[in-house]
Amino acid sequence: MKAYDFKSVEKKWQDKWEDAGVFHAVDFSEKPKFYGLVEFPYPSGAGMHVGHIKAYSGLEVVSRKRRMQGYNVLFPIGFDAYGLPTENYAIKTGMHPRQVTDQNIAKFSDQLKKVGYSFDWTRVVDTTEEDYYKWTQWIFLQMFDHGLAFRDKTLVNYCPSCKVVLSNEDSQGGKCDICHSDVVQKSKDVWYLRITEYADKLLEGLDEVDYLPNIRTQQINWIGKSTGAFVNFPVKGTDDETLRIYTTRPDTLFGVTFMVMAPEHPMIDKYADRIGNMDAIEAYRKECAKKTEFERTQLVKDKTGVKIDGLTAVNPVNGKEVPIFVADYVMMGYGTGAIMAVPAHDQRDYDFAKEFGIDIIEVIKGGDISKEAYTGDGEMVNSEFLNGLDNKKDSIEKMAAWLQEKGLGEKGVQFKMKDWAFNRQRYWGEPIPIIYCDKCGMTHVPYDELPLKLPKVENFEPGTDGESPLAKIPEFVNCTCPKCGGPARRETDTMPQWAGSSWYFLRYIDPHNDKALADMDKLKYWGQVDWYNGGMEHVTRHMIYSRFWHRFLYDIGAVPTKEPYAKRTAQGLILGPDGDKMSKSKGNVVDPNDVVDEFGADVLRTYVLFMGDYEKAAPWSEASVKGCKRFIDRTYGLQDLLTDKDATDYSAELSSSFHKTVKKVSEDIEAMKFNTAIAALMTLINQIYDNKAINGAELKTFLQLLNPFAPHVCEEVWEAQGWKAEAAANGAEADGLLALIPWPTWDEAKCVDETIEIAVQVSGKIKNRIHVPADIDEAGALELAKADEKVAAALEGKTIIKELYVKGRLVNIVAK
RNA sequence: GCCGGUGUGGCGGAAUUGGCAGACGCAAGGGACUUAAAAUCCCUCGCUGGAAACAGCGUACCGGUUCGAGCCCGGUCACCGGCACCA
Repeated sequence: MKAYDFKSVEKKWQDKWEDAGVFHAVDFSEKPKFYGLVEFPYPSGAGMHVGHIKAYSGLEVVSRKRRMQGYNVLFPIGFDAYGLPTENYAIKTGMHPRQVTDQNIAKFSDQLKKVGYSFDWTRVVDTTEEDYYKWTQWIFLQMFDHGLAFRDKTLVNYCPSCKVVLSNEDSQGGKCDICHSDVVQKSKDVWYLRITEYADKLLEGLDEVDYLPNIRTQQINWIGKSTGAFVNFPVKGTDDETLRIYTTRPDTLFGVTFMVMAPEHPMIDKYADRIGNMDAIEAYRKECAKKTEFERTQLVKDKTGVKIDGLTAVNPVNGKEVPIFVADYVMMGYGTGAIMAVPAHDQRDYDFAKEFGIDIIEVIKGGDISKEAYTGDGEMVNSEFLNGLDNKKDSIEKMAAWLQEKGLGEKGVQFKMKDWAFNRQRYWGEPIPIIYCDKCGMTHVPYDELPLKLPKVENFEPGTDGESPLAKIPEFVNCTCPKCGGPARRETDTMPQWAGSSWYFLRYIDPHNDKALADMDKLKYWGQVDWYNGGMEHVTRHMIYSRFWHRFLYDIGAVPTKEPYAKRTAQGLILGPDGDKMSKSKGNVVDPNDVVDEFGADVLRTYVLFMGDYEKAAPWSEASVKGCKRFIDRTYGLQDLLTDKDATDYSAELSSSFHKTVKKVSEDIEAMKFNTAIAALMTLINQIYDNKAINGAELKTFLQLLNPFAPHVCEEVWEAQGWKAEAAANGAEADGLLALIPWPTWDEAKCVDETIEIAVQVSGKIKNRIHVPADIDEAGALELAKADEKVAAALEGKTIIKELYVKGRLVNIVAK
């Protein structure tokens, strides 16, 4: 047999699959459906990364297996092409982002096809195409019309000299990265999507989907729901003002010894003229505004703040007057921006109280508050009507009820998740189709005029004034108001990178529809994504965003299911050969193209799945790639061992091995244990080579099992043996291509050997291994075990206390 | 600090979830073929002692439960990921 020439063979089969259209999903097919989804790539200039290969190869194997099992499979691909890297590359090279994107998509498509993935290339989506982003804009406007998209002022890092908004990274040490002048916190108008309104729905939805536990936990933590109470503290020195706070610990209300407001709290400005030390407070606020998030978290231990002169709070439960402080350990963005401080039972309040010499009153027994705050549970003390109660069991409820009854507060819920800041001052994104009219106010582009096209211009560099590049294009900015027909201006910011990817899985179902984002009957046919695989880095971004959009679309009747993804898994990273994360700067990046050129697509696909546990990170090893290369070559070489080509059943020598391997590979693929599935096939091929013969029935099964992993070599051998023609003659689909030949089945009864080897222990220590009939019973096994020489020697002179037989595994004789 | 995860040969990793630790692959060493190299094939390969049969030890560390623990329980250490003054 000639050596296996993967180069010509792989290309040949990729062309044949495409010509036969074997991977095209069929709408409304009678077969059961399977929708497998992988995260579509951002088509960067660097081309594909081996990480993409690992991410895609997992569901590729599942999808190929499903087709062989008779499913109508939708396994699509597309491109998430809006984004900053493309725009920056375009600015650097003088090319247009459109041109860069088209080039990169062509490159990615070519690379993906060379790996032989069974994507349905007739359903490709590109988020930057007009007939795609038309619907991204449509969804945004639906949210706008339902009050979920809104503008609000918020605090951002701002350089007054450069007139730009800066990220935290660009304003370290409170200095502008560009001009080194002091950065201030400034409130600025920003577009938000009201994702917080969906926080509970996103949380509840997790109960009806099958996500890996760590994915589920991360989402729950990200949403960060807490239950507690809002309490209103009357403020002395004001006109009937109350300071509203949120607490998860209403049980500790009797322990309040001071209050804290965030530096940005509005009450400070409202009563500025009654505050005796406003200068000191202003100075403190300025200090805080200069601090970056980074500095704030670095200084966790050192509590700072200023006491407000002239305002005090009254604890509503006991009428006690307590001081109010301004301190930056309280954030404006969570709860009400003010807290009640209970130093005895909160470490942060404790640190602050120690710093400022404030009283610490214990209300829960169990700790030593002279040393640190006690955050555990216990019996209530110093708490009047709560005394003697268990804080957790009774007093939280009792206090909440009491507050409610007296009208001093009420139960409440808070989330860590914030609303989604949705606009970017950049060119390469979906234009936000909002119009500002002096007469009519804020309105939007009519639905039937979508898409609002991104103007094709030469100059798309961002301005120095923090304005979007689109603001510099009068033909874009100036428009007529759709309501009154008068002159109006367009919103010039664009949507963030995460917009287009929040609904792309719906577009695959009906990619060319110009009446709706997708046809409802097709949406109902395909239903949820059955299995979605991607990276952990998207669990708290893309996964949250897209679940939010999908749930909104469900609520307005645009999609038939609440949750988009029935099942979500994640692959582990591929590290560089040095064990570090792959990065250009470290020079440890492996290019999948090089691997395809040198070893072939089958080897690449097999290796990324064989290299380790699919869900864990593993370093790349060139040497190990060669091991997979040998395996593929040996598969091709099986033809030399073919003896009884027309055999219809497995040979006696290999029968149980084949049944066992069919079972193992079938089950392991479902459990994403690709590494052990491949190992089982390697074990089997070693056994075949030892046996020096394989019959036709066995070779067929071997090729079927390996096909999802290494489809090119399998199709090639299948065809070379003439089974393609044979299958076609028997009416098999798509001209007898292995890709659609039915998946093999196994017979549980034939998975067992006639004799098995079991271990014999004496008092838990292995003494020998004996061969026994597979169907032996306990008495028989014990008898044979005791008859063994070594075992008998070990038992010599001892009394047997206990005898155990674990079926098919071992015998343990406990003796003294 | 909080949440989640991991720790097994020289390396990547297996181990039917309490039942023969180290499957499979790599690397290494020895041999065959070859003028030679590559490729291929055969043998060895957890550690210690021994020529060998064999014996002892061994799944991060300490302890426990059990006839039996990589797996379960209690404690400790290390590393990775996420969140982080969230009241």
